[in-house]
Amino acid sequence: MLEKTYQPAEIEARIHAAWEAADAFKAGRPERAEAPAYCIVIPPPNVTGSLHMGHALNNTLQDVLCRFERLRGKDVLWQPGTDHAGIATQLVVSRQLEERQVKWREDGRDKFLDEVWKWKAQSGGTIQNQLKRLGASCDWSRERFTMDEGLSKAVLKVFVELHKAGLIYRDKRLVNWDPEFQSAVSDLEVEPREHTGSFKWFRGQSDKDGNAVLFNPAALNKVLDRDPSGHMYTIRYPLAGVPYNPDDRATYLMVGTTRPETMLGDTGVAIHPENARLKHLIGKSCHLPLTDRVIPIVGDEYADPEKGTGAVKITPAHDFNDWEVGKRCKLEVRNILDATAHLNDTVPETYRGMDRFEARKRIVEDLHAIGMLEKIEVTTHAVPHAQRGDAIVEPWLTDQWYADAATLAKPALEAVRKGDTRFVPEKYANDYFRWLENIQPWCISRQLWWGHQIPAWYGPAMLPHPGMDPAKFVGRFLFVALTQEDAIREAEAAFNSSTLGDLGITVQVAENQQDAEAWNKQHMSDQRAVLKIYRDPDVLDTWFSSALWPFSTLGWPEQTREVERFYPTSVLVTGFDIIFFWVARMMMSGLHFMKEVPFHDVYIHGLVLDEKGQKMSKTKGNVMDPLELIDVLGADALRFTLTAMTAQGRNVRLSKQRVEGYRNFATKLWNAARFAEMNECRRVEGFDPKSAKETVNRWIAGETERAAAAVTTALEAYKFNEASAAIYEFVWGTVCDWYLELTKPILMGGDESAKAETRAMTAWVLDQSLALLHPFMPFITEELWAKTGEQGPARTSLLALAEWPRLSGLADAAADAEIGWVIRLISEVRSVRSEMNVPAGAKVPLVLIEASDAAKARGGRHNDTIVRLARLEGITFAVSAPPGSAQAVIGDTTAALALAGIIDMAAEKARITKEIAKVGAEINKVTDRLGNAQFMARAPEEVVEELRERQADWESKGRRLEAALARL
RNA sequence: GGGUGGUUAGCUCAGUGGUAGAGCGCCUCGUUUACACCGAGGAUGUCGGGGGUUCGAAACCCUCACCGCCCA
Repeated sequence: MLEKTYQPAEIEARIHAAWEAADAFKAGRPERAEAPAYCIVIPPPNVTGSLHMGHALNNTLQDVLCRFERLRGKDVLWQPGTDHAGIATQLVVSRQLEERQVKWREDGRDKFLDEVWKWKAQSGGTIQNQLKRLGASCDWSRERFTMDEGLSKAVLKVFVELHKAGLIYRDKRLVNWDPEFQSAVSDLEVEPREHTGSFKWFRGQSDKDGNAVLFNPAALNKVLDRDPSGHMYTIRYPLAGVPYNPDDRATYLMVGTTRPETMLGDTGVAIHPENARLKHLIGKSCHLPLTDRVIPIVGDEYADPEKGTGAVKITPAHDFNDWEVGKRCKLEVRNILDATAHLNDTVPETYRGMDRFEARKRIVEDLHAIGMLEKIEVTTHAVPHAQRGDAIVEPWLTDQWYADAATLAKPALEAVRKGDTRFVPEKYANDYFRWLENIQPWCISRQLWWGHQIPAWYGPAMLPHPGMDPAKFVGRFLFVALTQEDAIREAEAAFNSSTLGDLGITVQVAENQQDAEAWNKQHMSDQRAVLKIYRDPDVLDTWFSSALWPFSTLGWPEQTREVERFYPTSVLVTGFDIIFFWVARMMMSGLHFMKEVPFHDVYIHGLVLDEKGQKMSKTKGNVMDPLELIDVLGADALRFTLTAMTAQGRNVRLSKQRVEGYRNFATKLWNAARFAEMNECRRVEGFDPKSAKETVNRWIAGETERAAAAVTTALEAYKFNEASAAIYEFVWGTVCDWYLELTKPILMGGDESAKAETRAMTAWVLDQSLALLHPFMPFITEELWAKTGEQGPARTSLLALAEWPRLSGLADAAADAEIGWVIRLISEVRSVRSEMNVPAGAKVPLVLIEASDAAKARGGRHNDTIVRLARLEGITFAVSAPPGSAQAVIGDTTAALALAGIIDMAAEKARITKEIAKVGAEINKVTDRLGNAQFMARAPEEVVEELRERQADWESKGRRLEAALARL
């Protein structure tokens, strides 16, 4: 006997163990060898992460699809795994070490990496277990990690081959530099955030009494200590060759900046060529204050005459726009910062070694001291912050590795244009196009320690390597190879093939650049020299390895059975924030190396927000923990909530109340099964729903077919909300509310064959419901599948591996009409009783007035059911209503509740009058349209026909109501 | 500034040209032999404003307002 309520906590772990024991989620099950393949690769979560609501949504949707397709008989591979998440993981571990006062940078790379692996061993695996609690039906035996040996091999191969093809190269460009990490970060990992300052001052400022307001550097410093950004500083640059006169506007230029310290890297001032006021200065030059430098004034359209002073200081090494201006105007590039954003040796001695924000304060103070500070205004401007770690990012000039994204993007664009890969919802394709069409070279190197180290070795600076583009890399030999041994071989071949003939050079590998250079300097001219090369210390962007995920996890570069069978994958399920980071890059690498798209569909879902529509964040404290909800309400309830709320292109606003509602749904199903159990509704071997004789059974068979079709169609179209609504409405609204109630008289009656048929049908309907609901609520359905399998024919498999309902030919129009009539009759009677305040317990005689033979037959056939559900004393037939009756109209039947003395006749009159008015309004609406010549001429025939039927129905109802009123 | 999504019941949201819907909440009634995590019944809408297309618009077009997101 089932318990009275469903207790998810007691069941979930046991069910999960049963799935694992049966290898239910394993791809390549022998009995499905001939079945079509279906594959999803999981968006790999951070190996040391833990499950948040976004993961819960993302993985629930994937699981719904995988379970659906598994039930449909496909050979499903849901490929799980985790990502090493370079920046995030290194940040966590380095912060842990810093808390313990460990100077990890000094202790060196190997020791640090030991710590990271330790952390991975300790906290890795957490999220996998959490995904299992959610019910994720991944093939856990195939779990992969981006730093696994196999996946690392794939990364190296891809790097070496792309380099060989000229699609990876080294270049010197501006990057977003995180001075805390001391690494380049991607544009996509930079978050512009608005800052607004609070300090104001201008030259010649006076207070309300007319006294001069002195510039107060201490006050400014205090403001800047809180936030170094948020001010616009206007600075005077005196013109060269003209004696500076502070009172003569013609002897200096004014420029504005929010980062005054960058002036030390200025190499020009730009003015718009059509700036009437200032264009005469183009070609002249000016003094750069605080330095002894004179910098040119150039003409460039970047300087908007309408904005600020019309003149713009240009710092090519520290601003992306200025970099472009510098290139156009051939300005010098002066890098003034070191890797930690301290000023370097290119600046005047006073400022050397100063932190950028200290320098900002000092420079403002010094500019004021020499009379070159014009004003300080409060402004709001976007400051680039690192998404991970929050440091303010600096545009910085460095040598990095780049992938030629523009070239790789071409096939990726074409594939989506052709429809080889399809975005769902389609609108996301536009974002994809826009981004790929304007794509910049992809900076793939990171100055981190945790990640795939770049397989490039540098030799001494001697001769340019043949075949190497000198513009791309000057000064050192470069060897890109799969292994160190290959690199050594290549280096020896290169050194010994110089124009000097075979020099007998032997090559070894040094620990680092310093060692190699020191050694080579000393031994360069040795006879039969031993020279040293060293490996590039940088690692690859994490997304470089993620880009290979759809084939590296399947075993590539080996030509495995899985690559053969499961590539291209069926669908990728992810959030829109990841289209550029990941989807686009998988498309590029997939097409380049596999010559086929990595997936046919890309389903993009929304974010999970809190009930107020706010993003969940730890700082806001509005985070809902999926595991807590699972503990209290069950994984099934959480999953159903997430799918029910996933409408295409919309975010999910999650509230606990909603989850509770679906927990209730689980209990409802549980109790339906309990009811079936109590009534001995056992499954019958070979039961064919088509064979049912009882009208109510023929009706529910048709309803089941409709529900199965609705769920199937919705899931095929990724309409998760529609699919879950269809099964919810079927289980609760159709089966529980009506079918189980309508059949109670049969189950309790004496007609043994009807009883047997109804029992078998109930068990069958329940079985179909379990299968249809399984993708959404795997635990409770699997549990009930087992419980209901204890009797009747033995189950041949777990529900997870059972068959999806494929129903046809079960619809029966006559049964639908008859049961529809019964349901409407019961509903009408209940409604009238309630409105007329008939006591709920009172059994009332029902009289059907002037009933047709068909209605009489129906009333007779379903007498027990109607009596029971409408709480009647009995059903009789008459030509006219007994006096003092309340009446209702159901189609062509008028039902009278003979309640003389119980009901208030005035109230009944009022009720029917109101009803007549309502019907009258409907009749008018329909009649007006039918009377409209334009409508009649132009509307399609079926619409007109339908309207005519509606008109007839309403008119008939109106006449019956009028008659009922007349009888009162 | 450019792009893009939204505005429908008290709340959260479905609804792609033909009778305005769901869940929750609310009100009334009810422990009738699965379920009070329940059952029965009920109330609630100028579908953001304006204009247009159409026989017909919540839906299509234009425009305005407000809110959100992405990009610069």
